[in-house]
Amino acid sequence: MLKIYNTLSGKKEVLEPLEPKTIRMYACGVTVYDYSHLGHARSALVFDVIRNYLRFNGYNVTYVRNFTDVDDKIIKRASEEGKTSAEIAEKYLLAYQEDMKLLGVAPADVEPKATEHIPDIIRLIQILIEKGHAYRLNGDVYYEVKTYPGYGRLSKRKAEDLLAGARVEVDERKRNPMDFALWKSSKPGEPAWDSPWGRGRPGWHIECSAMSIRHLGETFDIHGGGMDLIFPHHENEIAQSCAATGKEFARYWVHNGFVQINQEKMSKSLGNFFTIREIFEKSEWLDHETGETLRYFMLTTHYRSPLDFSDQSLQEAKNALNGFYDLFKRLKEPSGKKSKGDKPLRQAVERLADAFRQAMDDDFNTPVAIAELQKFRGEVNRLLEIGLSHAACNEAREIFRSHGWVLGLFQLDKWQFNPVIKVRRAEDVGVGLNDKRAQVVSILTDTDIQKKVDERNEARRRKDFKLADEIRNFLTSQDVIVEDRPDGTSRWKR
RNA sequence: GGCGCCGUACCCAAGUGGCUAAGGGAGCAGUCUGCAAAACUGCGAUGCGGCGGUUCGAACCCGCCCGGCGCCUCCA
Repeated sequence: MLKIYNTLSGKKEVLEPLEPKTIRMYACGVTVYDYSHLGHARSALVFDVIRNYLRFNGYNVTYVRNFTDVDDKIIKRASEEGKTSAEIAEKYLLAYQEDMKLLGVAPADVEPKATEHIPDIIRLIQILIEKGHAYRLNGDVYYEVKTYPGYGRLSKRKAEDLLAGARVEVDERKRNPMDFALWKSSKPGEPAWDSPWGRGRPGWHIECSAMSIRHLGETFDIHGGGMDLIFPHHENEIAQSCAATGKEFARYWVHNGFVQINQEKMSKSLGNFFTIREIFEKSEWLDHETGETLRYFMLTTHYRSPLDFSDQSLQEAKNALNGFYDLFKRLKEPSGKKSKGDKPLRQAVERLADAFRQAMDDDFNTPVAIAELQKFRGEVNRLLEIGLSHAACNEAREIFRSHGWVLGLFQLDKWQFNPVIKVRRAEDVGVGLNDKRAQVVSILTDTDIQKKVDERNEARRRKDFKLADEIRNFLTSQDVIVEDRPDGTSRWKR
């Protein structure tokens, strides 16, 4: 029984989809006016994992994540850079998609853009005007908050409180300071579309209502985003959508916590933010390993809690992950004839599967899910000492892969263990030659290394430990770690 | 001013009324090893910011206090 925390009720609720075995979910994406930072990464990751887990449970999921590609910030950026709004939006939209790829976040099923839904938006505004929830003010259209009694339901605010705290410069022409723009008339040079109220562009909130209704229907299951969107964005979406359709809008509201630096919210004004690409550029690891490490790090904190980012915590995540990939390496090695561990493994697998599901069923408790995978790692390592058949080894690896899939972990075949990448031959490690970190500092190939390792083991057989140590030291200097097995053979990794 | 969140070992982090307070990282000791690495084993909070209260029983509920943070304005 999957329970999910609903901001609307402030409680964990059993997820009961509108249609059996079907989930329609919408997550607020980004406004494409700059490179995305870790906060965006976290949000994308949270909903990626939710989507995966729902699919893991056999739900047929339709996931929509939008792009806000018309907005004041984009216009500002465009004028600063001497480009058009469309060019700015296009540039950062592509950058976002690249970043998501690095993080291993799969695209949503539908990734609509605001600018492609102008007719939907206009239609929705028209309905709101007809129903008396919106009013025109010259070329602008405003939503009249007081016409919607449920306003404040999501953010648990009262209209009076909002008024008291209003620090914004209030547009005197509005009937009420809380009223927000549905349609903004445009100044020359700004992106604009024809509408019954003159040329202009949509306000921020209305686009999400229009796009979610278009792609998921008037009522759908899950709607999410960062905590900061609760007010006013999602509150406004509810007001618009419910007023327009007369129906319930999203049924479960899911909000992820912030990424912080030194206990403080990561934000541009504080200047303490990291862009996703910055993290990857600075990283000493290969991209796909940095991506997995970032995911592991982020998922070891519950999605609703604040998450403090630091280089140290990222390194800790990498170390933790190394343990898994060390095991995966062992699981691939030829096992003897022993299979004493096979039977206990089956029990361990069942335990893991149950515990994993239980953790994820409890409001997507990924930290516990990962802890369970860690326990399972220990068990498999222990059983490996007793002896596991080849088939059992494969099964164990498969269990890691299938459960890890939900979290986007354990999908890689190879793992780079060394803290500093000194790529000898780019093709050896699977890095593109144009990767700026692929500096060729040595030309040791896999076969070169294997030859050295064989040579060393030959020396060990002769008890020539001096030579053996020399060879190992040489390999260590090339960032190759050699580990001897009990049978006189060795495994190596770099 | 209004609404809300957090404070668990050296670090990260689950647990939110009742078995020995998960798990990881780091550290130390041991087994194994020619040595190492990996793996395994053991050690590590008599206590969960502080003080009261409720209860047979609280890290978990209530109150107050201390410390930190977020939203109320664009923000994942």
